[in-house]
Amino acid sequence: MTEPDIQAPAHFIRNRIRKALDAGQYQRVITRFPPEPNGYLHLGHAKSIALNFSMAQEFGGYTNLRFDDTNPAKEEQRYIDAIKEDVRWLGYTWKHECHASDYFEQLYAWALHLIDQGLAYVDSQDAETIRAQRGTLTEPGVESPFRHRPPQESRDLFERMRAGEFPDGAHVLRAKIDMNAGNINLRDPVIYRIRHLSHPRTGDQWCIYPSYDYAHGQSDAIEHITHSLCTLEFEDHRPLYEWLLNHLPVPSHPVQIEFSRLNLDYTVLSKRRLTRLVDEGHVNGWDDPRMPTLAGVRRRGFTPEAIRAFCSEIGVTRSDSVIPFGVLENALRNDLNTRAPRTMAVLRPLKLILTNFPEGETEWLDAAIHPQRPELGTRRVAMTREIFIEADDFMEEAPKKFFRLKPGGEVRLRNAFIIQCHEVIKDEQGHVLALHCTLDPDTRSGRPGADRKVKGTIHWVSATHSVAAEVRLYDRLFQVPQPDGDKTVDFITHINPESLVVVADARIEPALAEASPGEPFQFERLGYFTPDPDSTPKRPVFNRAVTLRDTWAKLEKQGA
RNA sequence: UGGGCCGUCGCCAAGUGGUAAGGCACCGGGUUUUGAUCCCGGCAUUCGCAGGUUCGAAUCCUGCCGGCCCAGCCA
Repeated sequence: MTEPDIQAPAHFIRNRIRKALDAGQYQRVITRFPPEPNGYLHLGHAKSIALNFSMAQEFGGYTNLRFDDTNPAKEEQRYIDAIKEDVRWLGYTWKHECHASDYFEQLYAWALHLIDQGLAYVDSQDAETIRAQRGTLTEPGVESPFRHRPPQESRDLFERMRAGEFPDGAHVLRAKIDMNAGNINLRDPVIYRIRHLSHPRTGDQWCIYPSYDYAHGQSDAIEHITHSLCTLEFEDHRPLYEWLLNHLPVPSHPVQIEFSRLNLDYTVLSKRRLTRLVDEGHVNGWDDPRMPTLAGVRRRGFTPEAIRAFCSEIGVTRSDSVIPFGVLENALRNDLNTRAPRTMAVLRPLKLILTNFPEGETEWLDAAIHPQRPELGTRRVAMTREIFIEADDFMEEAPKKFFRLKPGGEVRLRNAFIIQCHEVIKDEQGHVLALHCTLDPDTRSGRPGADRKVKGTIHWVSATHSVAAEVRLYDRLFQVPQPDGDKTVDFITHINPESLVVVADARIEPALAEASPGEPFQFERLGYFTPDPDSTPKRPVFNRAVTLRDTWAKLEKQGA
């Protein structure tokens, strides 16, 4: 994609860049999207991706995809692969694929530089001691006894750390800044630690690894990133980011700008929690359609266009916010309404026999693929004596505002005839088994009599010319707006037990069986659906991405 | 009681001294063979609160109040 999706709304980062650009501070914008490959990308990342790529596109630059792979304890190649797939799917093309690990040699050389300048030292205390010396939020830290170790000694130790002479935790390299700083990140932060671990990319080449704080800014500088956009929690790290750039002979000096992260209600957007959902089996993997991961929403039937529009709609600010999940759903409806082919599917079939329709015959009707876009053409729909309608569309004792089928009542069959219900067939328990109706042949779609008005229109499929399908209905994964709002309650307890409802015996138009995963369809009056990867022509499986807006359901709810 | 940040309509969010954009939600009405879509209309005398500066403030100053982040050899 090359053009911004919608006219770009103003936000502080765009304004700030434009101002600096106008002032001639730089000519183009180079950004980076820097995920750690320790999990799958989620909607929060989408916000960051959209921001980073759109700023670069808008201001004549480009964006690098950079893996922040400084902690081999957590990172895996499969995540790297998944992340690339997700960014591509979202519709963005990065200029260079980079890895912090590509810079390990340079970062190491710069660490030596800091040591030689007396700006870093090897601390030989254990983690607990260092933690205790860091002080608290209100008390300053105390200096390590190794803080004034001669640079030569630190250099020697650091070189031997790299050479693998020490076990994990024996020593760390610390920046020498200020143990009294109010900002705890400046109290001699650890910038290298020993980890005898194999790295997904560098293998066993290294046994010391730089910290995020040490690697990130320098990586930005190496890539000549102009704007390092990140979320608010890194704000306190900016002084450290600056300190390192100012004390190292880096080739450029990027600026870090923070924005607030995305929060959605009824879900969680933190890799830690998403990882738990997967690891503990509360969902069926990272791409479970209930997950707010890009892989999950993709499988569910969300489109990249809708997600990009959503990211644009919610804006970019520094204030904490929680976006209703419905805003995302709405972005999907807006996108799919304009282009999803229409089709009829019955989720909970109720047999309906048209007593005045000849047995064994089929009448072919034309139905619009998209009522608002006639240029998309029509499809053929089979009408037979026995059809299925949605069980919800019939009520034996209906309230006056119920516009669908009731005994003696009339309703229009979508794309077909007006029918009237004459008899309700029940079993001994009183369950409705079938309906006997007659159709009014003059009201066939396209005929003059078709303009006769009835209050309701319902969808249907032929009993013989439809195929069985499994349909998976998804609802919010959590029952409360802020599952992680109360720190004393495990968010897992808020999982919605009905977040997935499987309908095993739905009926769909036959052509649907051939559709591919990701192809969007509107099941008229029901919502937007797409085939799941589990789907086969013999056993079609559809996921419901989102329902249609349902004013009737809302009225019912209000009445109840 | 340390450091950093945020507070404009129910939810987002423009606005940076000149008299409150827009979206979502919501409420009315119209069109409709999807109770969908679409269309029309309504929806902050007020910008966390209190003072102050000014002809004039959401925008500047002061003081409060409320919320978020930080004490990983995670990112």
